Amino acid sequence: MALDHAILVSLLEKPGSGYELARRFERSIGYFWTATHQQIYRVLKRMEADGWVDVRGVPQRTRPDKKEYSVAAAGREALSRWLHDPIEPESVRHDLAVKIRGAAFDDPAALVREVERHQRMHQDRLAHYLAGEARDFGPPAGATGAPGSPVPPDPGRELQHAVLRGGIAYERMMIDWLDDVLATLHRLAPGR
Amino acid sequence: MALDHAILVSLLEKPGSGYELARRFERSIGYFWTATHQQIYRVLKRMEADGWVDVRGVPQRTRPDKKEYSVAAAGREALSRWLHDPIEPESVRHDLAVKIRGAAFDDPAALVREVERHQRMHQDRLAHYLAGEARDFGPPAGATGAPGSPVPPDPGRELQHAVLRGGIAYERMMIDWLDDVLATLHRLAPGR
DNA sequence: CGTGGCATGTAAGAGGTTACATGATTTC
DNA sequence: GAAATCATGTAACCTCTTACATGCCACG
Repeated sequence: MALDHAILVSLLEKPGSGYELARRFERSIGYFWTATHQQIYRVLKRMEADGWVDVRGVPQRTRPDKKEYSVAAAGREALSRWLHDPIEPESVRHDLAVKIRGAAFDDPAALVREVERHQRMHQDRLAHYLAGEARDFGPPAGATGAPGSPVPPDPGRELQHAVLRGGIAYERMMIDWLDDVLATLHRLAPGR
Repeated sequence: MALDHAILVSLLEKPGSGYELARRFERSIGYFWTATHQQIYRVLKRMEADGWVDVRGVPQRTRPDKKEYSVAAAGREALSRWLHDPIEPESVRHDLAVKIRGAAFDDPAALVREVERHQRMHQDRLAHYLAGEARDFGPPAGATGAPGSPVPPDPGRELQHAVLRGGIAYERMMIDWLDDVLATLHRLAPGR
């Protein structure tokens, strides 16, 4: 149900077309929410009908025309209401954990490859996040900036960084845990 | 799509009724997969029709009769096929992260209470997991067992423990990250 | 002249949530 | 006598995924 609100937040950060939103959901927003373009177009159409977003046709020379969406007053209010509503912590769905428990009834050694594959994907994502952090949130510490010129903090930027740090912490935790799982699997099937 | 397989794994660990499965999904299996009784009954019926599970009516004295499900050969094969199929890492859905980024366009201070509430829920879950670990997987280390009597490792038990350790690592990571988020929010709205 | 990116959609089907429904027994 | 637990289900609705569909432009 929060796809609506995720789109509103993204449009507040920067107005854009359905296509652009879909690309953002593959990147930064995808760290904590996924959506395909089909979902996004459907929700945009509904929110437009409800007056939550405004549309503006943008003709383009070399590329197909697009519709630029921005958040209307009603959308801002809807977002604000949702922000003040308590939400339940999200339900978890870890296919890999099902597989790990299932391995007891199959070949544990065969799972090693799959776990290693997942670990590699998490390592890739971690590298991607860290690169994004370095790019968007500047030099990590002890920077070469002139002392005595503190940059005024931008709340949006700070909060985006905090969310990204969550993604980084998640990937690190997963990599460590999968190390643990691999060690357990090797203990159970030492002949490898 | 993995609900089928999660149910098969659970039934392999121990046969039981739809009601019992629903309770397990509130507890141990719920660490990595959630399902309501409605979903479970629907899937059990379908798997029974497909010959993946066997049913046995169990009359009970003081309580309503129940149907005890167990995994049939075809179900075991289906599970094995799925275990050998590579799967994609699960897509993430973090409502709270949407809220955190949305707070830039609303009152960041108002989010503090919500984040604290979530942190408390994660602390409760962590305590619950740790209690379960102590109960089911024995004394943590340096136990009082007689030396020289190594217990033969039970693969199912070891793998269940590994999955539980993943849940514990996840909750610890979330608690730490929410500390980070709270510090960021306080930095942005110091008048609190 | 084919591949990939930009840009928007429809439709079918699977999966998940919420509400409704029943009925016995045990516990407070 | 009310509430909680055991036990099973139906129905409606919403959401999400997957496949299909179109068309232009840029690049090699």
